[in-house]
Amino acid sequence: MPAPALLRARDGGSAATRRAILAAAEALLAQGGEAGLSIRELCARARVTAPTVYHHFGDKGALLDRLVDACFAELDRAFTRRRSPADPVEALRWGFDRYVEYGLAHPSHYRLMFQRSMPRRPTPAALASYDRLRRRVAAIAAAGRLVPAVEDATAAFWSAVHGVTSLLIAGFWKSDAPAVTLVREAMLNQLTTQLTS
Amino acid sequence: MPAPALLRARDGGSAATRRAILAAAEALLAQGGEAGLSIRELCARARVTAPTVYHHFGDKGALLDRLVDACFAELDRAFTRRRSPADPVEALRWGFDRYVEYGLAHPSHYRLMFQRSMPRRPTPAALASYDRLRRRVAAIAAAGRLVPAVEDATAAFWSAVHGVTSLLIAGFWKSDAPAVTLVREAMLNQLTTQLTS
DNA sequence: GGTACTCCTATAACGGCGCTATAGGAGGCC
DNA sequence: GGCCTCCTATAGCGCCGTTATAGGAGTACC
Repeated sequence: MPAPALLRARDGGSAATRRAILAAAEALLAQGGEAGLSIRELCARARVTAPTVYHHFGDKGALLDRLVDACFAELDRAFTRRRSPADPVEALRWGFDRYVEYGLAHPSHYRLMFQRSMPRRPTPAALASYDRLRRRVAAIAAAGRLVPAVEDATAAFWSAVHGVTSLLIAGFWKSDAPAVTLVREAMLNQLTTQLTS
Repeated sequence: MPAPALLRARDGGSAATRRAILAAAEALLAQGGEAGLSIRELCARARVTAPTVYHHFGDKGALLDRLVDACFAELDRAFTRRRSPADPVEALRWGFDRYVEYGLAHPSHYRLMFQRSMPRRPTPAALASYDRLRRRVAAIAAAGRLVPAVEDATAAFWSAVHGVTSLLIAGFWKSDAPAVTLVREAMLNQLTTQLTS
């Protein structure tokens, strides 16, 4: 069946264009934040004209959605690249640090993910990322060491780590400030029980 | 000395213009968020032309700074309007709830205060607001019931309440969700000691 | 081989934005 | 009267996101 191959060849060319656009968008975002990401500058970088961008992504908001999806995938990779501790509580503590680490390493990306100037519904990748955290919390519950309900504990933990990361990125204190540890341990102490065996 | 009076009369007219501009900006912000706040629309509302705005405020960023200052003053009023509990730990818990309350009541304002699309240095009113929280925490330390250092406890507490408020505003969960209480009590338990007398 | 048909991309423009160069009116000071 | 300073308006620049229009390239059928 050569037809699908040819189709794929065409789609491949189109997909390459899409990838070039997304790559240029990512570069502009990393360089100048959301404000520095203009369609016109992006077109110049990707060697593409505006209608091409709009043909592939619809509008700027949808393009940013795709970019945000890529960012969440990268965030997930921060958790899967290295093996997390076996103990579920330790794994949650470890996840807190990886999350903060990602935010500090990619501040412009993090801001786009959570503080879009034009707020949007969460993208699928965002929900998947949230679900990953929920599973980590559920593992603690499965071990009989989670105090509140899984859903509530997940929401509380995420809001705490998000608050820390936001203010770290805003430059309000240094990444090794004791406040970071204070928030992390406060949440772990509140949500989980120590091993009593 | 009639001269000062006349000067004040003139300045009064000018100050009225400033107030009209800020009022129109606040109205537009409340209506359409930061994205809906354009100088041109603002000029139409305030019955003023663009150069007048730039004469009084410099540029849009500085105008928003003044608006943010007014928002922080309003936030402070949320704490001073009602009397806070006498017990310093209870007062901090009470402050947590007032803070979240303000964010939910003025989501567009809160977003402007902490999530400007073009990030800025904290305004004087923002620093004053932070200082107010620090004093609340210091009162706990003065009562011998604060575990960490005042500065660290303040930063940790603020980041926690900011995280909760941000995600509440983003619509991620309902305001009466148990997660809000979980974060609040986690921080209070971590930062303070119970009365042991 | 010719011819419709579908994808993809480019030219050129529209309306709106933040901002400003320039200038003029209104009152205080001599 | 003339001068000077403060405040405001006219008109325009350069940028933005977006799109109406149209043309080129590969596919399918005759």
